[in-house]
Amino acid sequence: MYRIGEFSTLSKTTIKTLRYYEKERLLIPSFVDEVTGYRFYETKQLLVLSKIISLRQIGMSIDDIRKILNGYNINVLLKQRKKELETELSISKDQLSRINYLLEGKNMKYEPIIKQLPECFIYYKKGIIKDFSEITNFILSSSDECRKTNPNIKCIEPDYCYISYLDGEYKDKDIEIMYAQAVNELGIDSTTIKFMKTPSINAVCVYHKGEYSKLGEAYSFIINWISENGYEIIEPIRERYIDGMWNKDNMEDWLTEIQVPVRKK
Amino acid sequence: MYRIGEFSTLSKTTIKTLRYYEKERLLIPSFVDEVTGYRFYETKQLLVLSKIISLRQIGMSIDDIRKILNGYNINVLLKQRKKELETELSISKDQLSRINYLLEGKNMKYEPIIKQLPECFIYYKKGIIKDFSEITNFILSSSDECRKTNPNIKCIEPDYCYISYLDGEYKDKDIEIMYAQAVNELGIDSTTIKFMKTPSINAVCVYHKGEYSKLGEAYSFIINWISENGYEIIEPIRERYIDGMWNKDNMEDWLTEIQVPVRKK
DNA sequence: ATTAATACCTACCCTAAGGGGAGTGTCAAT
DNA sequence: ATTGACACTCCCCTTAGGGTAGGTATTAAT
Repeated sequence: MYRIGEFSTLSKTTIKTLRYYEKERLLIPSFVDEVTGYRFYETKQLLVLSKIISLRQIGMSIDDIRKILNGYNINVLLKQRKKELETELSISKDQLSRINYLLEGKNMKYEPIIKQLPECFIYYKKGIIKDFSEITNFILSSSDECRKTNPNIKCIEPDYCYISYLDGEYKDKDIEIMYAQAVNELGIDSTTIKFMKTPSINAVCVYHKGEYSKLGEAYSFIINWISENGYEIIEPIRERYIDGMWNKDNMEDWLTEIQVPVRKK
Repeated sequence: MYRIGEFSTLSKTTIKTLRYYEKERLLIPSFVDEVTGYRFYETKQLLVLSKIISLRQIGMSIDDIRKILNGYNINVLLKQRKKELETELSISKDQLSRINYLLEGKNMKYEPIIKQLPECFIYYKKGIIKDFSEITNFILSSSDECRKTNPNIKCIEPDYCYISYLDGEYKDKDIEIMYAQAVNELGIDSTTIKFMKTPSINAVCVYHKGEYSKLGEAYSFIINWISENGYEIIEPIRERYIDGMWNKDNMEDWLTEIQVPVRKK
């Protein structure tokens, strides 16, 4: 019979841990003096303890270890833990990749974040515009047309609307675009205005502050970031307008978010 | 100006998180109504928030993020985080390897654990014995010889003593062995008995319960485990005696620990 | 003007696996 | 009898928020 301190050095386990394992009913001392409360352990308990420690060393939780000691099927729990580990590994690798990217000094002023964009109802209109100056009219006309056929539809609050450029390449003339506006419910399609429910997706997002002529920088940054961190684009990029000429006089206060739907390669 | 709920959907951040970031002085609302306590945010705070979120997504702690926002050199913290991540990655890979080993059903009754063996003072004696039956005498003579030249030396408590087999291969005749016994201080070397301080090392350990004839199973298990989980042996194996004929009559109660000093390959 | 539904507030407790410390009791040796 | 080492219980602490309770504010509908 060993006192807790001796058993602790014998097993290279801290006293705190031994007491904690007793409380968690993983390893009960062979004998406890009822008067003094002193715990006494036997060497054969080293075998149980080594099982506990070996399971802790592969990251099993105390609860799972208790189940295993009580006869629960260990393989089920091992497979669960394996899945957890694989998730952890992919997260850690992703973080490492992003840190290396930062350490290479490649991010100047953008803070890319991965967001889960929730599903929502939108109406949208596709079309071709001659050049960028026509965007404003395209948006206003979309809004008007929608209200004509669906007078009761309401935009969600806070607002969520964006433009996607549908040409695969960069163009500054005859640009095919899609304007989308999130609304509270599906409406009735017309020839130009359609409704749909967008699914929930992950997107890499950056904010751009200031006038639109410098949006290109943000685009090239985010495209580079995506390819160097092992993601791939799965849907058209969304250029989301948060602040603009409609509510801010100073161009420097304009705020736009670029959302690039992605998945891990 | 947006209320917290709106700002929350705008930024895809929970209200709880926004309040927590205020408490941690990472993101203070632009305006707080003194009467009602309502928080109000502006769109330009999305930029600060995106910086916070991007740092959180690479696993930076709240404290480190606060430092970065206050102008502390980010590269120092990034490198620290990178080191942390590399440690986490190697631990996770190790755990995954061990789980796969278990899922392959290769461990029958042994529970290998990695222990850090602390440094300690030992006396030791090397020699060649004709066969295993001479071990007991070898140990007893070592103990006697030590006490002759160092009468005041004391064994540590609980006891720690072991045999190492120094032949590179398995032999059952003319076996070169070393007997070591941990003591409380260095003594004076004699021709047969030497003292030394063993350094702290990591070892893979398993317990063996029962008679010594079946120790071979434990050896082959642990050797296989080591090679399949990416470790390498760096010192002679220690066969440590915990319970044996000197204190247990029943052979089934004998307890021996095999300690194999290793490092990660 | 009243009422009901939201939205928001603060304050408190919870997480996993122990670590740290305070205050007190026990044991063996001097 | 005293001292020092060891053991006991009890309480608080760690991360980054999540959950809930009880109270107030705002808004829309009646």
